Amino acid sequence: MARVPTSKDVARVAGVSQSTVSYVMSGKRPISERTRRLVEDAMEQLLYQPHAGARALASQRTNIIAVVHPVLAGLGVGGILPFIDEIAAGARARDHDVLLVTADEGSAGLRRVSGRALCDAMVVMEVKSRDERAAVAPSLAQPVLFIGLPEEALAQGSPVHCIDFDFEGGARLLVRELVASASQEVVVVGWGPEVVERDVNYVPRFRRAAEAEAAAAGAPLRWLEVSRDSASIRAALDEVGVDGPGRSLPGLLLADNVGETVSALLGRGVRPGRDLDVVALCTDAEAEAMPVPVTAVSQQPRDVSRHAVEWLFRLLDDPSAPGEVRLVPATLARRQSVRPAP
Amino acid sequence: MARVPTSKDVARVAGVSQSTVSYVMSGKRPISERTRRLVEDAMEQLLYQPHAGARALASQRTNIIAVVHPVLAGLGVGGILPFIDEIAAGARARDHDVLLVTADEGSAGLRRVSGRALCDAMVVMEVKSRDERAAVAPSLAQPVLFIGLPEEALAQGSPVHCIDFDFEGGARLLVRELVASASQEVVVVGWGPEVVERDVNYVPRFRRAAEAEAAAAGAPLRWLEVSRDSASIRAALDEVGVDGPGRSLPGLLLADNVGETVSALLGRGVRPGRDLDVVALCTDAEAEAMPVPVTAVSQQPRDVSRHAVEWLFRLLDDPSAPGEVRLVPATLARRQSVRPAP
DNA sequence: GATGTCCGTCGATGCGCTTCGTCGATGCGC
DNA sequence: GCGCATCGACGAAGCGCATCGACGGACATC
Repeated sequence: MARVPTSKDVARVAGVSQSTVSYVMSGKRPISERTRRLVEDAMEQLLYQPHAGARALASQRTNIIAVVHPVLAGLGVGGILPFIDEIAAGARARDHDVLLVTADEGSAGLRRVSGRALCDAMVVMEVKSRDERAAVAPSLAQPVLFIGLPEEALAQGSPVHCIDFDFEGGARLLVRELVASASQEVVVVGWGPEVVERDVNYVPRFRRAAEAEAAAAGAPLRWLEVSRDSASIRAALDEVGVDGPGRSLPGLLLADNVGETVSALLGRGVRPGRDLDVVALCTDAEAEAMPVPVTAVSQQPRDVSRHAVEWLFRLLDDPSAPGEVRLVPATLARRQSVRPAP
Repeated sequence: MARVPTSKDVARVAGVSQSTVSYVMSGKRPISERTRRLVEDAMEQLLYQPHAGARALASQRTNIIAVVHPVLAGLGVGGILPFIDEIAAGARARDHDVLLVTADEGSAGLRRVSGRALCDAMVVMEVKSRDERAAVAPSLAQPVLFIGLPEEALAQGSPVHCIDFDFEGGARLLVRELVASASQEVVVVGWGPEVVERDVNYVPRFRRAAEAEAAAAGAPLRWLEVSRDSASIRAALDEVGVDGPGRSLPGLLLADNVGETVSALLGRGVRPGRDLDVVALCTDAEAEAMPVPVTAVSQQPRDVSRHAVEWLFRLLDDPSAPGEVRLVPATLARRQSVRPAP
């Protein structure tokens, strides 16, 4: 069996020393054009690939980014795949790989991955409001970036780095859109108890902002926790009296179950944009794929991830940067689910 | 700044040699109870964690499983998160971690991850019918397991290891269920062109088996390619004349867009299980969350993944095992979307 | 009490790479 | 023509761990 070639083999074939091979790869010292050519030819000929473990051992750099992802993925907003996908792409573009860590290990997972030197930096997804990991992160040797806002991060001078979509701003935009139309009342079809119980940080953030905005506008707001099955959705619509066109219907803010709820409305003969106003928090693709395209705020997972990766690599260069919270601004895309203002 | 403790530090604190520390961790040589205690106490005191890179270098084992996942995840059946999730869980249960490799690197990605010794084994997801990666896999130093069946795997004596859900069997069960009911004709709401173009291997497998089964039963079968937006779904229903209850309606086999299509049917006043027969390929959770619970075959991503991980670790012990194709059997769960046989 | 066996521990070596100090060769100024 | 700076390449020393051979002591055997 042919041995895997090492940099020593490359050096021998190229007729140079092994350290020269290393400098060709890293570019950390000047190499003459002639030598570089020799070495690169030898690499190609041998199909050389540097050994990641050896490199990590010698250089203290793994070229790996760890991503801590929720276990019961699929609950919550939109799904986490676009996040991961975008992070992976950003990492690869910078010659890094992605290590997936499941969140069920909790803060012990962070300690493990950090202590074993499995990565150079970490991204933690689906942060909880009270998240033990936020307390552990600053003590680790690698920079950690949270997607979401744990309580710890809100204190002045907190060393935690956080980024997230501006759920507060999104909530305000959506409520404002409803009250600006004919809606006298706002009903939020919110996340189900199974999501709320998980203490996902953006649920209360969204809720508080929505309620504050409604209060400021003098519009009553009802918040419903609706699970992901059609029975719950039907029950919710019954509860707020959306059982057919006719009487004055409340404005609906769909924070979750967007597609299902719109279908349920149409099934009752109630048409968004004609019989009532509907706005949603969802991706643009979802909003446009519906029978009635829905006026919506997109939480833009890809934008958040892209920004996150960029920031993370900056933190790698300057690990001592102070804690900071960054929000990706919300924008509203108007479609056909809201009636023109009276 | 406190240095990260090494096994040498542990040895010093415990008053033993460094090799003894190593043997305590690996258990590859007998250690007295007393010494083990000393070493474990020292580890705890120092919060010692072995350096993954160093370990990989010395032992030729990374304790990492690479998962190659599709880029445009979310297309296709059900989503790939349950797969990844389950693989990650299985890997962690065996003290391994998961490295995420995006499929857009193609076979070069396999070569890179293999050659750099970034993992001990690999799982490749969303295999194409003609998949260059199947040809590369056998030449790698690490075992590779495909989830899905590339053409190469079907040849006698192929060295490729494959596992997948039995889409053929599932297709047969679903078609049989429809023809056993009152349905004179079968209409398949299949994957949209954007999925078909990606040459995902299970689409033709499912289709061929469905067509063969229908032919055997003497029932005409129409196959529609339907995209993931409500306009396409409506167009498809129009095309096959499902515009309201009344005349004799075909049996519907929903291979994709299950929820949306059922909603669309109800919106037209057509009720599965009353006005026509509907069966679907989807998860049990989806099938049950619908307004009318749907008789369905679940592709059981978690079963497939669990089996895959188990097999993969067996391959790690015996890398010379011959190529093999394994299918996870399909089962049909009857619900309320099919009328009783006449 | 001498011999043999086995158990538990130690020291040394090497995995493949990065990096630091060094040194020869080359080109320049005077 | 000589000295000096500069560029480019080299050699050696680790990085932290696993592993192999060796070895010392405890115990049993005759």
